[in-house]
Amino acid sequence: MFQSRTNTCGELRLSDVGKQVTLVGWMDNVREVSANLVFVVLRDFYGTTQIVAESDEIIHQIKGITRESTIRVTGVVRERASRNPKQDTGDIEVVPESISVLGRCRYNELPFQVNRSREADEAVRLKYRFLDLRNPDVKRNIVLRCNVVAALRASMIEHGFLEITTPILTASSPEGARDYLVPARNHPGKFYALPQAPQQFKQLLMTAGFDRYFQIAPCFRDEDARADRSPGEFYQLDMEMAFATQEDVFAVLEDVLPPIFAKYGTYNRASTAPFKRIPYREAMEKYGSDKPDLRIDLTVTDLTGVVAGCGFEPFAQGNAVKAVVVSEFKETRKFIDKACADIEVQTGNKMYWFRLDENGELVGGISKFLADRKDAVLSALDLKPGSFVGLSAGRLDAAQKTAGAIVKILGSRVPGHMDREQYAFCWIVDFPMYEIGEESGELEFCHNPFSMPSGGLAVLEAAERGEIDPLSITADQYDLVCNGVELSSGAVRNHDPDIMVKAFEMVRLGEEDVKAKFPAMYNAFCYGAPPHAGIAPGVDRMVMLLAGEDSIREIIPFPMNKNAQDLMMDAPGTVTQKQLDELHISLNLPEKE
RNA sequence: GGCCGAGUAGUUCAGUUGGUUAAAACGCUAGCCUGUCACGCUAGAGGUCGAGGGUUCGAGCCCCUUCUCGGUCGCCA
Repeated sequence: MFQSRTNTCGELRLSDVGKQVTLVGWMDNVREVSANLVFVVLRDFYGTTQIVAESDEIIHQIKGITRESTIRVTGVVRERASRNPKQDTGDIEVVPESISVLGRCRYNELPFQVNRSREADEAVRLKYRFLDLRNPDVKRNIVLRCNVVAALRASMIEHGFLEITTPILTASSPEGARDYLVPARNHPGKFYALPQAPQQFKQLLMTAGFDRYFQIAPCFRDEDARADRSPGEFYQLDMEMAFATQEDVFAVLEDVLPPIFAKYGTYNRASTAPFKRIPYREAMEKYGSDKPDLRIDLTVTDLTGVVAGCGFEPFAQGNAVKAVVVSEFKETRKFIDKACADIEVQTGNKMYWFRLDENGELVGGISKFLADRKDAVLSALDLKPGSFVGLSAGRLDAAQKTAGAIVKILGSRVPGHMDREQYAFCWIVDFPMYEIGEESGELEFCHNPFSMPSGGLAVLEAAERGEIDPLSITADQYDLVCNGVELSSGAVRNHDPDIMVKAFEMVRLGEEDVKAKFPAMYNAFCYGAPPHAGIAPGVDRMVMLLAGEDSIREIIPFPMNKNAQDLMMDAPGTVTQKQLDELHISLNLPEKE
């Protein structure tokens, strides 16, 4: 019969000396100092407490218990003969009168040592995640996640938002990712979809008269993983506000996020309101990225005109040329070669380079091609002796993107160009509404079609009359970026059926297509909708930033692997023929060789 | 789907130009040790070198195929 504990393993102090206590936990470590002196480290969620065994009976019993078994220890608290200041409970120890095994660990060799599980192969960690999570270093990230979610929830409620849950089994949302489908037993041949985001529901809530909605919302997308992107499922702090502008949304997050980042983050410094606003085109031109890391002080300069006709082949053919100046550069040739290789791997494009040495001479890399226009280069880049210049060339978007990689790689590696220990937020605003599609060669939506075009109907009609270039139309759409990580996108939504139809007509679609894509929303908006705006910061990404982890799996309790498999539960798995029959599903599997 | 990297003891990994019995640390087992706290010392067990094929007198190492894992691009608010 299990008897409860009197204390946790993180609790006892000098003031408890002399008390009779019962502790429970996992047998973490055993140190046999001699035949009649054995120390046991007992670990529970709250900490560790040292148990000291001195009697033959207890020592014999302990030697028979495998590590990681759960045990109960009843005994008396005593001051340690030699204290350990590194440990919260390091002043005391418990002298056991009785020990009993609650749950025996049947294996004396584990898949990995619990206290060193982070060094183990990740697939093994995920398969034995219940052991991995016993490691306090691993567990800490999950506790952090709980605290952050609780703080987000509390702050949103304080700001007048209602948490409203939306369906998990629903219809596909028009967001562009592949859906997870769930067969509908009572409707042969039909399927539910798991929501990619609660997008339509939150807009319907606005239409229904709820003023401020939020939800820690599970989202499902059947797309491939990345280090910072979990496959399958993830969580968003989804929010939406009625009768609100872009600035209203910004104000809420600028109020909610910085205190939570400063309190729970690895760094205790976070941007304060207002966050810097950077138009999309400026971000691409100045930072080479739509998710700039503002902790880095490097920026991109256009050199296209200056280097035209210099004879270096990649700079010819109407290619755009971008330059990144790194002042006070003292790195080695080996460093430069490594940076070149990493940039090429990351972007598929080359970094070219030269330096202005301490004597004011152009040296290294492609410097010989620029000798005839040294003054123009120096003045265009405002170049000081001792500087390194990284260059990219190609089509405008490729040159920008490569320059962005140069900024991030050199900025983070060359000392003195990154103020690392902070959370630097910015808003990327004024995203283009339309683009010319790669394949079609015709006008297409750039991002999602439910954002409001800036300027509304009048702008679309002006474009229709040929008075303005449709490519110049921006959307009231925005991204929230922190330390080079895209946390979220949001938008002022298009709540007006007339503007929706007109926006679709721009890309050769019409009212029927709007109805087909957002049937419920379009219908609801025809009954009087409020202007509304919202955003949905990724919870996993935020926790990852706060924990200082590079892998999203470190902050998810039970993560899937890169191939969207749960190795612990063995999902996805096969099902019985009976289950398939009930769902009217027959398999048509690819042939295996 | 493309590209890059990895796969050797329970775990982390070394392994030189292809050459004797595949090395080490942690863990495990046994023994010693009266204040450890990553305890220490001694000894021991533990290997399909991811799998299959090839080259060779001889392959952990070279070649081909394949599987698995990770990163990245495509994809993805």
